[in-house]
This record gives sequence, C-alpha cells and structure tokens, in this order.
Amino acid sequence: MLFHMENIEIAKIFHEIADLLEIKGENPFRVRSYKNAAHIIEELPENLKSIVEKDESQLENIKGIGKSIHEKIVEIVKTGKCKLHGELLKELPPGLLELLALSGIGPKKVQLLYKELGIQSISDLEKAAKTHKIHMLSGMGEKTEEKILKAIENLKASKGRFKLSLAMTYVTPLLEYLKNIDGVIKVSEAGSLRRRKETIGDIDILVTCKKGAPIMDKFTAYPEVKEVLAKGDTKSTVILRCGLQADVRALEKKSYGAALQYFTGSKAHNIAIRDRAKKMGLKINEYGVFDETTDKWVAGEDEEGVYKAVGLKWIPPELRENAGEIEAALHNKLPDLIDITDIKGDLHIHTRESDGANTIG
DNA sequence: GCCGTTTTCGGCCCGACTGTTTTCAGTCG
Repeated sequence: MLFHMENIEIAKIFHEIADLLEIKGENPFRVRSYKNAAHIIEELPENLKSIVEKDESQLENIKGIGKSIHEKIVEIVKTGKCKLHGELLKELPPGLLELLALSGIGPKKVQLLYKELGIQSISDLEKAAKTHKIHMLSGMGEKTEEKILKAIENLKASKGRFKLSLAMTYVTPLLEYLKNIDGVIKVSEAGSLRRRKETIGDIDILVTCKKGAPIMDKFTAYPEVKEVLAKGDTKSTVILRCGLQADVRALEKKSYGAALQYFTGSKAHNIAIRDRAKKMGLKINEYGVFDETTDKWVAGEDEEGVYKAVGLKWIPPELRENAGEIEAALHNKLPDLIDITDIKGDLHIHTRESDGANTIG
C-alpha cells in the first residue's frame, strides 16, 4: 500500500529538512544536497510514487539523488512520512521555518533569536523587535531591528509568487523606463522571467550601459518603487508597489553574455555549469569565462560563447534547470521548443458550467 | 549527502551588499 504523495509534497519535506538542518548549523553541503534534491523533485516530469511502484531502482538514475535520499523517498511514499523530518521537528519548533521567509533573516539569525530570546514565530519576533530586545544580541544592531519590522510588514503585504502574465504587466513598463535612461545600451530580462516559469518570485533585470550612467539612481527613483532594499554601484534591489521585488544589475557590454547567463539561472543549472567549467580549468562568473591559472578572459560577450567555452551548445533558458539539459546539449540532443509559429489553432470546449449544452461528464 | 573522462575520499560556484565590526559574517541571488 502506497500513500498518495505528489512530488511537490515530497519536495516540501526535503526543503524543510534542509532548512531545519541549516538552522541547527549542520554541514552546509549536506544541507545543499537536500535543497538540491527538493529542486530536482519539483521539476521531475514523472511521479515519484509511480516510479517506486513500478521499479524503485529507477531512482538511482536521477542525478543528485543518492542512497540516503533514495531511501527517504521510498520511506515517504510507503509510510506517508519521514523519520528524520519528524525528529527535526521535535527538536526545533516548526514556527522557525516561517522566520526564514523574512528577507534578511537566514538560518544563523533564526538560531540566535531562538537560542537567546526563545523566538519561535513571526509574532514572537515582532514583539521582540517592537520592545527593542533584538539589538542587545551580538551581531544585531538597531538597523537590524528596523529591518526585521519592515520585513514582517513586507511579508504580510506580499502576495507570494506572481503568474508570469500578471508579472509582465509590471515588468514591461519598467523595462521601457530603464531603456530611456541616458547611457543605457541594452536592457534584458533574466531570472525565472526569462526562463518563462509559470510563476515568478521576483523580477531580474540586466542593464548594459556606459561607464558613469546614472542607472541605479534612476532605477531606485522609479515611481512604482515602494522601498529600496539595497543600492550599490552595480546592483540594487527594490520592492515595487505591486509587491514584487525587482533586482537590477548593471554591467559593461563585454560582460553581457556572461551576466545574462549568470542572472538567468537557474541556480542549480549555474552550479552545474560552473562545476563543469572548473573541471576544464576555467572559471565562470558574471563578468566572463576565464582561464583559472592565467586569469585570461576566454568568453563572455554573448551567451553562445559562454556555453561554447565549456563545450556545449547554447541551451534555451526554458530548459536551464539542471534536469538533464547539460547532457542533452553535450550530445547534441536538445529538443526543439515550441514557438509561436508552431501554433496552428486553438481548441476549447464549453460545458453547462458556462454556456455549453452538455455536462462535463 | 552527493559525486567521480586523473577520484570511493575529499572536495563541493561565486560575488555583491549590509550591518556589524575594526577585518568579517550573514544573507541573497
């Protein structure tokens, strides 16, 4: 008898295990393994339950899932729960997980707040910040206290992830605005927006411009900006009135391809690409591809060059999830993605739920 | 915890920004 478990539910368990281990201060690489496995499972086309049902050994073919996580997947599908997950939740209050959703709060701060002040929920944290108990902790100051209150406010106001189509209605005018700034050469979308995910968590924008262009001043002064979270020479983050977070990174033309590749992600894809580069004696960052020993610039002006430098064909952004696309690019087996010219028509059906003549059944 | 086109042990991507520091740790993407 197997429990009905969707991949997304199993992924959530692994996400929580990773977060709890991280708060405990466990080996960061072990934490990463669980996070990585969670991402892989989220993107997996097949249902894990069906895989376990048919042939459990198929799990061994999934890269990033080793012996331990394999066993836990089987355990979850068979029993509906995971022992390690349960043990961690006994050890640490589950409310700590919600604290991680606050921007600027990570595992180390959660641990400190819990240990020193017994804080185990957002409402505990809000009370402590309002009564000025936080700045007494080492490494925390008055600004941290203010930032925490703002982060709580922003989280309460945020609407979570936005559907791509809705996000685009906010992104398009922002892109136009940035294009019209003096000295700007090119403005590109990046991140999950460029990967055309169904929903996006924040807006990533890349700007190439001449030296000294007032890009960050203008960006943070965009009328739709509600709050500026960070503002530097090359990178700034704001929250828009609609609740979406927007990041802008400014780079010189020479770095355009490398930056676009870096900023488009996904994170898992980038880690895999960099790992591959490293094994080839190369180093990739947002400024380009470099020879690791001589630091000589190898590629970076366009994305094709970046992929070519690591022996791969250009990979369409929609596929960059570290879900086998790198192997496919290596063996010249990348699929042709559907584009607008492939659409020949549209089929849809009405039922009596609207203005049709028949029932759904 | 995962992985291996020099490896089954010893590594594990890289850099910006902030706030707290007095040179750095934490967070984020």
